[in-house]
Amino acid sequence: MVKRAVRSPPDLDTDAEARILDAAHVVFVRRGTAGARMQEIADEAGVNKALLHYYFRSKSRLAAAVFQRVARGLFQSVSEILGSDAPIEDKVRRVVQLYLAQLAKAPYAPAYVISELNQHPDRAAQFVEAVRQIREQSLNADVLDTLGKQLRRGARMHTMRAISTPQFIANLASLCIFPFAARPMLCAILDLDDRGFTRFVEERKTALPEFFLNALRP
Amino acid sequence: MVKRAVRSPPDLDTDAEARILDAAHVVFVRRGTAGARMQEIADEAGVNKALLHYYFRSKSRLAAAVFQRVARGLFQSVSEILGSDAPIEDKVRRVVQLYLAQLAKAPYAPAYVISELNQHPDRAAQFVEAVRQIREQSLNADVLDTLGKQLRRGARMHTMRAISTPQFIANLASLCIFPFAARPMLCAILDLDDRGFTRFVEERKTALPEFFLNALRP
DNA sequence: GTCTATATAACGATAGAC
DNA sequence: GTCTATCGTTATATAGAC
Repeated sequence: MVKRAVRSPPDLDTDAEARILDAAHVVFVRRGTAGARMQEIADEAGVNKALLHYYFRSKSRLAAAVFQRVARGLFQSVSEILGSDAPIEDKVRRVVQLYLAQLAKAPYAPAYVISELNQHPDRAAQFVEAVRQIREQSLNADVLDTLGKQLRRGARMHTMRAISTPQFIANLASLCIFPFAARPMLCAILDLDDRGFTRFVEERKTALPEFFLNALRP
Repeated sequence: MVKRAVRSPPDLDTDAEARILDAAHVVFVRRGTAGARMQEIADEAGVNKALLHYYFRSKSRLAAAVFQRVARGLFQSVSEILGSDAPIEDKVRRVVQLYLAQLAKAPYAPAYVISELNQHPDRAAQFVEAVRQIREQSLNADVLDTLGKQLRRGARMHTMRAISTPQFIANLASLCIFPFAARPMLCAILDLDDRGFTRFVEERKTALPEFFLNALRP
C-alpha cells in the first residue's frame, strides 16, 4: 500500500500499518463503513489519528482494504472444498463443518459484507475481483463447472435428485451463513439468549448436513 | 407520533408526516441509519429539512420508526401462515411463495434489518417488541408451540423426519431470505447479471419447496 | 514515522419569520 | 405547518514540529 525503506528485521509484531489494518478490520465490521470513525480506529490501534492518513490516505481507501480482506476470508477456504474432486456428500459435510466453526469465531463478517454490498454499489466490483482472485489461486480453475458436472452425473445415475448449480450453491450458502448474519433476528424469533444460540449452533453441526443431504436424495 | 388538530378530510395523500416517513423508509433502507442524511430524506419527501425535526424530533427517532415498520413488514404475514392449522407441506409452500414474491418487490429490506441489528444493539429490543406485537395480533397465540407439536407428531407417525423447531425455522428463513439479502454476493459468485438473477428467482419458486420438502421426507 | 494543532467541510438540530 | 437562516458539533483531512 505504501512504499517504505526496507527494514531488517521487518518487525512485524509492532508494524504500525498492520496494527492499523487490524484495528480498522474490527471497527469497520462492528460499525459498518458509514458508522465507523477514524478516531475509534486510531484508539483501537493505539496510534494517532493522523497516522491512519499517512498509511492509507483516506477513510474510503482504508475501508476498501478492509472489505477486500473480509470478503476473501469468507470464501477462499470454501472455494477449495467445492472445487476439489471429493464426492458431493463429503463436500457438503466439510463445507458445513468449516463454516460453522469459522463463523463461530468471526460471526459478524457475513452481516458486514452483506450490508456493505447493499449500501455501497462500488463494493460489488471489488467483490467480483476478490472472487476472481480466489478462483485464480485455486487449484481448480472453474469450481462451478466442476460442481455442475458432478451434480448432473449424480442425477443421471439416480444417486441424487436433479438440482442446478446455482440453486445448490445458494441453498448451501444460505443454510450455513444466514443464521449467523441474522443472529439477533433469529434469537428474537426463537426466544434464545447467548447460551441458547450456542446450543442451536451445536445442534446444527449434525442437523444441517443431515437435512441437506436428505434433500438431495432421490 | 405527533398530536395534531383534527382535519377534515384527513388529506392523506399529501400528508407531510406520511410522506416524510415514506421517504425516510426509502433512504434508511438504501443507506443504512449511519449513512442516511436528513437532507436526502427531505429532498426525497419534497419538504424542508426542518420539517423532519418538527414531526420526528431527531434522526434517531425517525430511524426507529422506520426500523419498526420494515421489521414488522418482514414477519407479520409469515407468522400467520406458520401459526395456522394447515399441514406442514402447505405451510412450506405458502411461506416460500409469499417470501419470494414479497422480496422481489422489497429486496433490500432483509439486508437493512440485518445490518441494523448488528450495528445498533438497541434495535434488538425494538425487534423483540415488534415480534411480540405480531404474535399478539396473530390468531394463534404461540406459533412456535403449534409448529413444534406439528413437527413432533409428523416424526412420531413417520410421515416426516425428526427436526427441531429452531432448525426448521432457521432453515426455512435462511433459504427464503438469504438469496435476497446477499444478492450482490450471490450474483458475483454465480456470475449473474440482473436478468440472470430474475431467472434464478423464477427457478427457485418451484425448486425451493421441492428441495425443502424432500429434506423433510423420512 | 509519529505526534500536536488546525483547517475545512458536513451534519443534526434549533430559532424565528410567515 | 412550513419555510429560511444559522448555531454548535463532529468528522475527515492536512500542515508542520519533532
